[in-house]
Amino acid sequence: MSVTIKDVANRANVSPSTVSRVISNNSRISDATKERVRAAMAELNYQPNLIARSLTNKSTKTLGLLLPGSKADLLLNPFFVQAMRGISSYAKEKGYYILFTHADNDEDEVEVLSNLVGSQWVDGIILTTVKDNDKSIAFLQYRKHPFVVIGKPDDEKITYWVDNDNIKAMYDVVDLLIKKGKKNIGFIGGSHEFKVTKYRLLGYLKALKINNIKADLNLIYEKDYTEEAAYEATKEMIEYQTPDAIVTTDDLIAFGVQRALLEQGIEDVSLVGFNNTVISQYKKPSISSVDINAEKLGMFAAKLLINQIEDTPMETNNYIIDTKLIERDSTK
Amino acid sequence: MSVTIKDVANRANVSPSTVSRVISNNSRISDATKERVRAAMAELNYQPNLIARSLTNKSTKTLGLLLPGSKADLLLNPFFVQAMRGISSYAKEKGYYILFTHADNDEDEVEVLSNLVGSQWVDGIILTTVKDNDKSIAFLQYRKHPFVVIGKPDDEKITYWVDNDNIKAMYDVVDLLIKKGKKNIGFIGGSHEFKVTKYRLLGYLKALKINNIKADLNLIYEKDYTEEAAYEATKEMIEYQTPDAIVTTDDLIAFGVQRALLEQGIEDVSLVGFNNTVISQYKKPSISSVDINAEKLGMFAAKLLINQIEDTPMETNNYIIDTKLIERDSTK
DNA sequence: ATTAATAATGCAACCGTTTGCCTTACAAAT
DNA sequence: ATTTGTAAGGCAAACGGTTGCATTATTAAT
Repeated sequence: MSVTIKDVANRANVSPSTVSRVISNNSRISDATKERVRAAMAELNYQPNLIARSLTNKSTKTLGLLLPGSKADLLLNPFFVQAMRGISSYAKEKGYYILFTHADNDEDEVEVLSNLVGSQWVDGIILTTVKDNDKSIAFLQYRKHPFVVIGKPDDEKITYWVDNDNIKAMYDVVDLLIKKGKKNIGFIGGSHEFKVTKYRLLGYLKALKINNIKADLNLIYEKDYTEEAAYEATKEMIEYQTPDAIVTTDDLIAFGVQRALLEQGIEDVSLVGFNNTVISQYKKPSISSVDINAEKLGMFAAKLLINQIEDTPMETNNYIIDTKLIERDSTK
Repeated sequence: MSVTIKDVANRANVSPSTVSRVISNNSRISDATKERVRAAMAELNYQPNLIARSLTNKSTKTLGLLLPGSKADLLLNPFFVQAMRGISSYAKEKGYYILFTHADNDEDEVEVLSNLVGSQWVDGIILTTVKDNDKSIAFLQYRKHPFVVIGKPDDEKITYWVDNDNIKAMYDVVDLLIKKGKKNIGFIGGSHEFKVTKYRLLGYLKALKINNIKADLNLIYEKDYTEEAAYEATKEMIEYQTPDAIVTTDDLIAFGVQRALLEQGIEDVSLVGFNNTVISQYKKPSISSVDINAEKLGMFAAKLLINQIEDTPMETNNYIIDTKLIERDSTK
């Protein structure tokens, strides 16, 4: 049996309510009593039972984090771990815990959310991916449960979200390549299902357009977020035409592209990845990559959610996190 | 306001206790009443409040997962993510949630644990690394709080743990290399602080001994778990003597080794990593690596912990998870 | 018809907090 | 001396469940 507020009360010769008020530093308790109670708490090594507190407060000070079920490979992507770091750091600072769950597959996702929300375990939820017509978002909106998403949702106005400016990030990359004299630029992205793919593709198209280059559908691929799929896509693309640069939506994809290129002995194709993973810098040649600042994305997601939960006035419902192209040998 | 057990009771014209007994499928309730209550639950879309339930049951059905604070690079190691997958899967199957925390640094770790245990948020705790003389383990033992560690603890008898047989895993690797004719085999490991480094080193030494090869301290390095540290260590080692094989305790380390070797134009040195990361197979040359089955480690850790919490009789307090050397070009 | 046994359900206390309101004690004002 | 005001702290209900025990209804046994 652990020590409760009553034990402290007995020890300090006051009522439980007084102890509670000392904990919250209520001004109705005299300094003398406060001292006495605090001493008792220290002697007994008292720590409040957060479960009991949650029950009365109707708040658990816990954030739910849902990792996507489909595309298990996403877990190999350091993005999630880094985002979790950011979330965890900010949450810890604000006294929140993180409850972590994963869905087994797409259909399961709403089920998992439903349990999480229904059980009243969490004060708010962080979604780490966004799809077109996202069922999870729809569900949380319907249940009016606080949440935030990492990625740009359909409804940019009412949902709370953080994201990079993916259009601009890719636009800048492609524009830079064009300025460097590249004309035939291929695009190999992950599944179109994810919004992030879509926006990066838009940035790609925009850069071509502004520079008066006609997009060539044979140079555009959207497959899975795997090294293998990218490898295959590249081989297919090359069969049609070898571009003078290839942009991708993920380092893992870039790795596949590079492998295909090297295998064919093709050397002068520029290559750019996303997420700036540790490995990209050690590749031969090292691969330029866009750093999306995943940890910062996580931090601001947590911030947005906690503010929302605590009804802190906010001037915005979203944050755009800066990206940065790290240039390496693959674009030299 | 969400729907409570009382709402269901009213709707079904029974008392709250009856509803509670229907939920737990208590045999004292007649089938007819059960049906009626279940119908009411369905109509009202009732979901039990787990906080309230936790308070009476003195069990939260939540597992605490502590990620190490020091060596942030560990987070770049897919081991943790994979282990989390395994933990999460098993926990989900058994109806447990995962509360996820990290320490900011080594000293912080006990502090974090103390809060977690004291607040009574979690029924048990999973530690993902083990050190010599581990403070966290000592603390949890002192508090008599259920926990399990991934890695072999000092006290193998009383602590619950899962691990690979790291001595054997490395022994097999080195023995194989020797059988292939290698004689000067270097060892580059992560920080000695972690037990895993120690055991793999022991396996290395054992294999040398059994094959009557004298260990050469100039061929043994223990640095950080980073690519960079490994790169430096390799350069240093080569300056002294170029071995004909190098074994490492992590793929990330192997990557650093490979980079140093390639840079010096050294080609015929065998190389082995640990953890079988996705990238190792795409390196040039591809790197042989020991698959430690991190997901399985996580699953069994969760299993051991949940059994312990639920007082399920167990025949063992630990599991040894099999490892497997995946041979690639770097050992051909 | 009365009693005993059993089945089905309700009552109320409890888990460890928080908080609205009441009580007490004392000082100041009339 | 009585009223009024204020400061300090206690009482008890509430949060949403669970569970030991009591109660009632029903059936079986005498």
